[in-house]
Amino acid sequence: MSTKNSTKLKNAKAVAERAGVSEMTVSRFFRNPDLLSDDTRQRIADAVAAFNYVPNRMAQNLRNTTSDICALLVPTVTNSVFVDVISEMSIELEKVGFHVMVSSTGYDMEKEAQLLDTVMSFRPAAIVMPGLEHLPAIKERLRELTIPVVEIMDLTSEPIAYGVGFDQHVAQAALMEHLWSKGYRKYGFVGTFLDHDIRAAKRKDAASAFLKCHGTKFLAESVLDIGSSPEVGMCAMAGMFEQLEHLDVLICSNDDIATGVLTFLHEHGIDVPGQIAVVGFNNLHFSAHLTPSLTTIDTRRPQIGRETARLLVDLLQGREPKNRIIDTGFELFARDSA
Amino acid sequence: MSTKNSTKLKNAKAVAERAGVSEMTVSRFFRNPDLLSDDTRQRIADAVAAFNYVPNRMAQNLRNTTSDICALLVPTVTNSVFVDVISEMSIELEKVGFHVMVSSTGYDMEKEAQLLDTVMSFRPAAIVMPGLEHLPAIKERLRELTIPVVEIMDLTSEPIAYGVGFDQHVAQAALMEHLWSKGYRKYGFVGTFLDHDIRAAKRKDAASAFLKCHGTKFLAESVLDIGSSPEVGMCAMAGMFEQLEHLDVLICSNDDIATGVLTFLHEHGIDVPGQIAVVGFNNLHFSAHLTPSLTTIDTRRPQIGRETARLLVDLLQGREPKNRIIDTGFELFARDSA
DNA sequence: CTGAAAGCGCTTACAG
DNA sequence: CTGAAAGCGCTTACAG
Repeated sequence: MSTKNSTKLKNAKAVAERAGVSEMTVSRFFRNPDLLSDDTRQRIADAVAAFNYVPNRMAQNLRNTTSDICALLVPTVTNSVFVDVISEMSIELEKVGFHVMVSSTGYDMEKEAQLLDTVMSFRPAAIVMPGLEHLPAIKERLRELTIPVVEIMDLTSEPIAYGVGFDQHVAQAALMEHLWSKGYRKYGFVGTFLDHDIRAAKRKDAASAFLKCHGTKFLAESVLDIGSSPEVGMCAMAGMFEQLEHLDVLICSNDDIATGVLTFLHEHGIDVPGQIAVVGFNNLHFSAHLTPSLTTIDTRRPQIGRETARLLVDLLQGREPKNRIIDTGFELFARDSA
Repeated sequence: MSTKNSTKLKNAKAVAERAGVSEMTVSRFFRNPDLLSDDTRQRIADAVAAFNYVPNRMAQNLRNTTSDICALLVPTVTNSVFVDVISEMSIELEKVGFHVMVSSTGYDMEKEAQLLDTVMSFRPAAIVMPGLEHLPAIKERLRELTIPVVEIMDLTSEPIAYGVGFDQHVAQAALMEHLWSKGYRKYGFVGTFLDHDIRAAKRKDAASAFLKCHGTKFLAESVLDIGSSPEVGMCAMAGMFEQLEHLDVLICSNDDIATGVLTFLHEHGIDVPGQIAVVGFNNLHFSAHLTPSLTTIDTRRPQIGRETARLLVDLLQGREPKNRIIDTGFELFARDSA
């Protein structure tokens, strides 16, 4: 593990020497410049500029036993579902001087456990991660942390400490209600990765529960286990080609899968929604621009990011937030595909 | 700025006390467990487990004047152009114990300058950022850094130290060549944000240069200045509706814009590519699934991420890399839209 | 195989 | 308005 590298930027001592003052005074220059005489301040400013000096945050944090890092654990950063949250959250938190450090678990709970060690080694001021399913050992550890833990995306069960997101069950049920009211009765399911993507699995459960309530069930399913992408959607679709004629609507585990499903159906000359309807989940940026435009649930990711940031700012500044749980809701986008 | 928060995780001293050893021995437990007696090792392991102790990386880095953070500056994380790079890079770098810290400049060069201070305060082991246009002051500062600076995405000009990416000019020229060879002669341009997105601006220049060589030029342009998204593409398109009949192909500054352009044309009953052809740039994940599927340039982002990581690992482990500049190339995807 | 001393780069608390 | 001392949590280099 000789993977470390030395970084030799000037330190406060060097700046102090050049400006003819003590280290302490350099420190004051950054935290309380008003306390310095004009002359001193100017000399330090010159030295700082000459060296492009910036105080070492590691040292600051260490000395103050504080941290200005917020750790964010997500399954992946290549899915805009998480990126939209990260982006908004970072913007808000950076305004108040915090830095967001993102780590990806790759939808792997074992890796999540391991990453938690890595993350804690940075002594973050707070931890944000998708709720609410974790290994029991992780859950226990999270519970014992003295820093704020915010679980995002999923409010289906009780958060460890704080939660921001929406209820996957309720959202999927709203989508099902829409389809039922439009007269669709013969449902098929196309999805992937349900063993790892717990939120997708919950949505499928919610859909099944809805159908059961209405005296039916999924008449056909195709579930793969290799991540979400349009291409995987096409593969999954190919796997249930024969059963398509018995269905009038396809529930996809998310918009990525639905995208591939639409492509597959288009390539096979099957009209959507004429012969079969299709719905996704998430409302990605391009979902309105598919042909036909995709009916889906918008999960308000920017709001999740913003509310999480707001919650964290309260917590980190020592204010007790009004609510432990913030439901950011969702919105049904009924477009052309169903 | 009382935005800091204390994190009270146990320290090595507490672990040492519980295990009945010195701090030093705890330190050895993590770096050289073989040096310890079985009994000592076991007692420390128990204490570590009891406290969920993880060494404080800030303190380690400070003591060793090292850093295991790689700083990555990108214009935005909501664009998969950068996310794909980040993702691959992180995976590779984490394998060798480095952590990638991502910061967004929001396509703002002033903010980039400011962010550089923030980033340097973490004393990163290396800096990665999109090349190669920066404020002169930034460029000067980057040049003076003793840590590796890798510029990614764009190899159009000479990098400060190291470069990984492709030549925007060459890639756009290849796209133009394809269109010309297919017989398109009346070109229009639809884009946005060219003052900020320097790479997009370079592509437009390359396209203009190509047309000039062939004795023509853009017969119509619509350029907005509000970021890239399908919706912006639709707006831009609306702005040149009247001129469409004089054109046979539309060059879009990227796939996001092209997506909106396709939607606009579809909504107005204009056939693509029958009445007018459309091309984008980047090959986003859904571009093959638009209707018609989008002809574009794939920019091999995962390769850029992987090669950058490989380069960094060499540099950070003190090996001189074979090449200062790595051209990851590009690939033309000639699909249905042109 | 294990430990006491010193120091990484800062800042707090005290002193003047 | 400015500075000397002490310590945040580690690890290196030395000693035994």
